[in-house]
Amino acid sequence: MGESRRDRQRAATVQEITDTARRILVEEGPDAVTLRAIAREMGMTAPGLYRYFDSHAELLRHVVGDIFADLTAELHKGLSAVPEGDMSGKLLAVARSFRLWAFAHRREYALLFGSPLPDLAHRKEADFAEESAQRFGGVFLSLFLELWRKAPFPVPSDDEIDPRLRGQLRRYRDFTVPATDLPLGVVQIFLQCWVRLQGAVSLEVFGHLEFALDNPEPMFELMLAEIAPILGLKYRKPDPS
Amino acid sequence: MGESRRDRQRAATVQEITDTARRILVEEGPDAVTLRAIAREMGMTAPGLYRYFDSHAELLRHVVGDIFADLTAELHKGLSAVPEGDMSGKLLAVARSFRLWAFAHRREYALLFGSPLPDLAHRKEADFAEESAQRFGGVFLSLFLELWRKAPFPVPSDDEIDPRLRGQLRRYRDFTVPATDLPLGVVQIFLQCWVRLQGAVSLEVFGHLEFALDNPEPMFELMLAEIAPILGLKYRKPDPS
DNA sequence: CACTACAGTGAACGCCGTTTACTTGCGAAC
DNA sequence: GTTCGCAAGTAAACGGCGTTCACTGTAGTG
Repeated sequence: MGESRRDRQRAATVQEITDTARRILVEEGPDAVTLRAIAREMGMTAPGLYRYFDSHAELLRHVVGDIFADLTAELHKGLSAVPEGDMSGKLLAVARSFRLWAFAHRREYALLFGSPLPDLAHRKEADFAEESAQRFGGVFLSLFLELWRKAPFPVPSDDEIDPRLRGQLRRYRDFTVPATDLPLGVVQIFLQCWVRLQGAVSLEVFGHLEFALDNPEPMFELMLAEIAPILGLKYRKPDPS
Repeated sequence: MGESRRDRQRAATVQEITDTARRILVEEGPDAVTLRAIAREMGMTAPGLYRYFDSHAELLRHVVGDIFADLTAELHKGLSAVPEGDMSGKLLAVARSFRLWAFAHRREYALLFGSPLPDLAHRKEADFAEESAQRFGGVFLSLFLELWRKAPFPVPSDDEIDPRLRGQLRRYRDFTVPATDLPLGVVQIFLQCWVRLQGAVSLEVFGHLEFALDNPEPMFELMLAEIAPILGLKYRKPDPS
C-alpha cells in the first residue's frame, strides 16, 4: 500500500532523470536532450531509461509538466509580492512575471509553447503535462475572475457576441468554472487579453521581432498600457528592480 | 558568361531538391525531411546532395526562402482581388490571406515562424531566406505606408513615444524606408498591429488556443474589428467564399 | 534463507548527417 | 573529333541516435 522503499527510490530516479534532461535542455539546447546523453550524465546506459519511461517523447512530456509547474510557482511568487487589494498591481505583475520568466528560460519556454513537436500524439487521458498546463492557465483565469468579481469592467452582452463564438465560450466556461453565471463576455475578454499577452511574449522570445527591435520591452509595456483600461485598471510603470 | 547548359541543369536540380524537401515536409512532417529521404525520393544518394548544399541546415534555409516567396505571392494575389482605392478591403484581405495561408500550410508556417531551430547559426550576409523574409514583411509595411499616405490616421508624436523605443523605431524606419520623414508613431502602430496579427495567427496555428477554442476564426475577426478603427478603416465581415 | 521481480547492461538494428576516396561521363578546348 | 578536366554521383565508413532483446546481478520480499 504505502510507498515502499523501492517506490521511493524509483520516484527519486524519475526525478533525477527529468532534472538531468532539463539541465541538458537549458545548457545545450533541445537537440542535445537524447536518451543516451541523459543516461551518460547519470552514469548509466540508455536502455535503462526504458524502465522509467516508455519512450523519449514520453520523457519529454514529463519534463514539460515539470516546467509548467515551475512556471506556475514563479507566477504565484510574483503575485504574492503584491498587496492584497491591488488588482492593477497583480495583473501587471503576473503579465510581467510571465514575460520575464519566458525571457530567462527561452529553451524551456520553447518546449512549452513552441511549434508542437511531431510527437503531438499525446493522449489527453490524465496526461501530467496537460494537467500542469491547465493549472498554469488557471493562474491567469482565476486572477481574471477575481478582478471581475471585485470590480466588474464593461463586457459585451451575450447577444453582442459573435454567435459562432458563443458556444465555444460557453463550453470553455462550463469546463473551467462550472456552475457559474459568469457572463460569456468576461470569457471573451479574457481570451482576447490572453492572445495578446502570449502572442507578444512568443514573438519576442522566438526572435520574431528582431527584424525591427532589439529590445521589445517598451512594446510589451505599451500593450499592457492598452489592456489595463479595458479591464478598468490603472497602468503603472514597472518597478525599476 | 550567360548561363551554360551545365548551369541550367544545376539550377533545375537545386529546384528539384528544394521542391522534394518541401513535399516531404508537407506530407510527412519536419522530422521526415532528411537528406537520405530527399535523395531516395530523387533516385540518388545522400552524399550527392552535398554538391548542391553545404549541409542539411543550409538546404532547409533554402526551403524557407522558397516558402517565404510563395507566401508573399499569395498575399499579392489576395491583394490584387481588391479594388484599387479600397484600403479597408486591402488591409483586411492581406490579414485574412495571411491567416488562411498559415492555416492551409501549417507545417510550412511552423518552419518559417516556429521556435527557431538550433541551426540558428545562419549568417545574415546575403542569406536567401533572410531576403525573402524581408520581402514578405515589405508587403505589410508598404500597404501600411500607402494607407498612411492616402488617409493619415492619428499617431503619437515623437515625444509621446517611450524614449527607449524611439531609437529602435528610427533605426528600423531608416533601414526599411530610407530618406523619409515618416513619423515614428506610424512605425510604432505598424509594429503593434503586426504583433497582434502574427501573434494571433501563430497561437492558433500552433494549437495554443485549443485549450479553449476549436474554431478561433471569430476571435481573429474580433481582433481585426479592433484594429481597423485604429487605422481609420471600416471593419467589414469577410466574403463568405 | 531462498527466490523473484526489477534495475541495469551489452549487443544489435535501422535510421541519421557527414566525410572520404572513388568512378563516370558530359562539355569544352584544341 | 579526339582528348581531357571537372563536376556529378556513388559506396563505404564514422559516430550518434531511438529502440528492442536477451541477459545478469542484486535488493527486497515472503
